[in-house]
Amino acid sequence: MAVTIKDIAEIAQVSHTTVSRALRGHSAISRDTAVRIQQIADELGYVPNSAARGLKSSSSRILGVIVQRIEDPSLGEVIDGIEEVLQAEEYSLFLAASHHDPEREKKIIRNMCEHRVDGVIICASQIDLAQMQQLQQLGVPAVLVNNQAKETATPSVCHDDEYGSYELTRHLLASGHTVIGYLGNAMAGKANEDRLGGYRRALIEVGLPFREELVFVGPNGLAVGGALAVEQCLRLAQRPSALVCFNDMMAIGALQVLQKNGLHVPQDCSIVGFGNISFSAYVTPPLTTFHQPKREIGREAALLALRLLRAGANESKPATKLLRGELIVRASTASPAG
Amino acid sequence: MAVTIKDIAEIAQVSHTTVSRALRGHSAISRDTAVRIQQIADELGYVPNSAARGLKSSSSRILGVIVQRIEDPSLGEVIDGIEEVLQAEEYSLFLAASHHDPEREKKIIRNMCEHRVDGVIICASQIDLAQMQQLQQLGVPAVLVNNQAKETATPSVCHDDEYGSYELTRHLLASGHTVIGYLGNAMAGKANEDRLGGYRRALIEVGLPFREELVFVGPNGLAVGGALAVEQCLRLAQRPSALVCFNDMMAIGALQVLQKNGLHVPQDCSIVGFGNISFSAYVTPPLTTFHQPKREIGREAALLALRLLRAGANESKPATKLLRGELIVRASTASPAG
DNA sequence: GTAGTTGATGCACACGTGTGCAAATCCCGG
DNA sequence: CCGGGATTTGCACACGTGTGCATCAACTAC
Repeated sequence: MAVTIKDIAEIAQVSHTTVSRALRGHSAISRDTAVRIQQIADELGYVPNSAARGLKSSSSRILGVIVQRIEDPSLGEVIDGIEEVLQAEEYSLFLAASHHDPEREKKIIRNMCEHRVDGVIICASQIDLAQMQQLQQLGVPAVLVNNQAKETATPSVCHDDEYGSYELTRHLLASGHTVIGYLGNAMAGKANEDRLGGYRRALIEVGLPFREELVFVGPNGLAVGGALAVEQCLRLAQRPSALVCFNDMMAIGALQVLQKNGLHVPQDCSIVGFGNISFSAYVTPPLTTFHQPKREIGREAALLALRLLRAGANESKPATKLLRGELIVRASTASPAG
Repeated sequence: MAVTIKDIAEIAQVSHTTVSRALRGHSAISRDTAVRIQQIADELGYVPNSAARGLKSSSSRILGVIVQRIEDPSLGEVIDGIEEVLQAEEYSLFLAASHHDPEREKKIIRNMCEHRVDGVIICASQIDLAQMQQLQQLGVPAVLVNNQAKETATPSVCHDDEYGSYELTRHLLASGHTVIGYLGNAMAGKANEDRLGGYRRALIEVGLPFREELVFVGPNGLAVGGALAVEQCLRLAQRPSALVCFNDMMAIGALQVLQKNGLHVPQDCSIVGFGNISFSAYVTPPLTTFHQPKREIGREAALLALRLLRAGANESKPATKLLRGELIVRASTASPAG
């Protein structure tokens, strides 16, 4: 059994109340007793029980984080950013993965409610307004990160994917490309739409047509998804001279297939990714991509969540926070050969 | 305020005791009342408070996981494996990153003790026997994963790095290489020694000398570490025809430097990594490496931790569990040119 | 000396849930 | 009608911590 304040009280010949106050630095305790009690606590190796404390204060100092896959290369840094803020603020982090299973997600949320987390951060899920209201009804402040539902539920932290994709496409256009394809991700929701939208806007802005037949959709956002999508593209008679990919992993998969088919990147086909995951710099050729400030997104989400739970329900809830990254030009893009 | 069993009791016109028993499926409660109470609980949206429950049962159903960096590409899968087991067993996961800071690690452990985690899994840290005893004194069952201290503290789950490195080196020897270098990681402890040891054993086994001047040490296990280590190697008059790298990231960094210097891999220099992180298959050329069963390591660690905390202190504690991966031959290795 | 003030401490209860034991109710056989 | 067992329920306390209020001693001012 662990040491409790009662054990300390008995040794110090005071009531457990005095011990509680002494250890929490209550002003009404004399300096002498406070020091004496602290000393005894240290000697016994006293560790306060947050379960009991949380029971009284009805605050657990725990934040829940829900992701789809923990090993997602674009998520590690986000979680790290969250964790950084929480550790500084003496909060703890509950982590769970839903693996794209809504049933599992419900179980996770339920479990987090049982542990009375003070707030929840949900990453890259498809939370709609109804679910958000449900969460608020449970009394759990929730922050969405890069939420994938069509309607933007708040509060949330998002990366401006539309702008990023627009910039990437403009970069290709500036290099002289006129036939540019898009490799989409069927599993993503809003992110895919936004990135497709930015691509489209850039095209139309310079007077080029948006052609449906140049949009290829992969089954997921992994390398294999990019490979499958680019294979459709290769069957085309008139191939695009550049490809905008949903993310870096798809770009890497596409890159591999292109090279297997004897095409040179960027000479025969330029290619851009999205996200600037650490590996995008290490493929051959290194990938031109759009840097998503992942750690900062995590930090912002954590700060927003903390602000939210501290404000309670009185303050006006902040809306969506939109962060912008920047274009990273590497060697996977060049002017078209012709 | 959340719904409690007392609220339910009032509505159902019974004592809170009956509600508690009914919801937990106690046999002494009549089927009628049980159903009725369950119904009321559902209607009110009752969610049990695990803090209160844990206070009585003195078990939190939480496991703590401590890592160095969350975004470590070789760690994501391990954590995923842990989380998979915990979710199935209805346990929750506390995650914290120590960032190679012993002070921070202590704070984390302290925090986890405050939350009365039922056990701790510590990944890739340098926990020695003394620290392990300290943990046991705190009453927290701890499992070490790929622990980096010289003395192997138990219980732990480890990958057989010595064997892996031995196999990789044998693969190079079998291809005809006779001058093979090793790129080490100064930040790693036991892992670096084991991998160096396996490399050395393979050399000596076939009668080749172990030459200190062919061991190059990078400052960390990242791509930049591999780059810096291989630069030392390039200054050599007689360069090795193959390189065994501490891990995949270092191999990728080394690969890049070699190619920048006009050397072709594998024609001019074969290179092998370690770990089989997902990206090792996507660099050019794809990396020959040793597959570490990361998800399984995570699962084993979680299962071991659960077994441990269920056994209490009565059962004999299991010792180190050693897992072996397998050699993955890709295109970064070939016979030497000469 | 007395009333008022300040400082230090303890009592009793609260948080939400679980449990040993007693009590109440019911059923059944004699 | 009574006794005894089985079934169902409630009382009271426990877990470890925090807090309003009362208590008590010491000190100050008149």
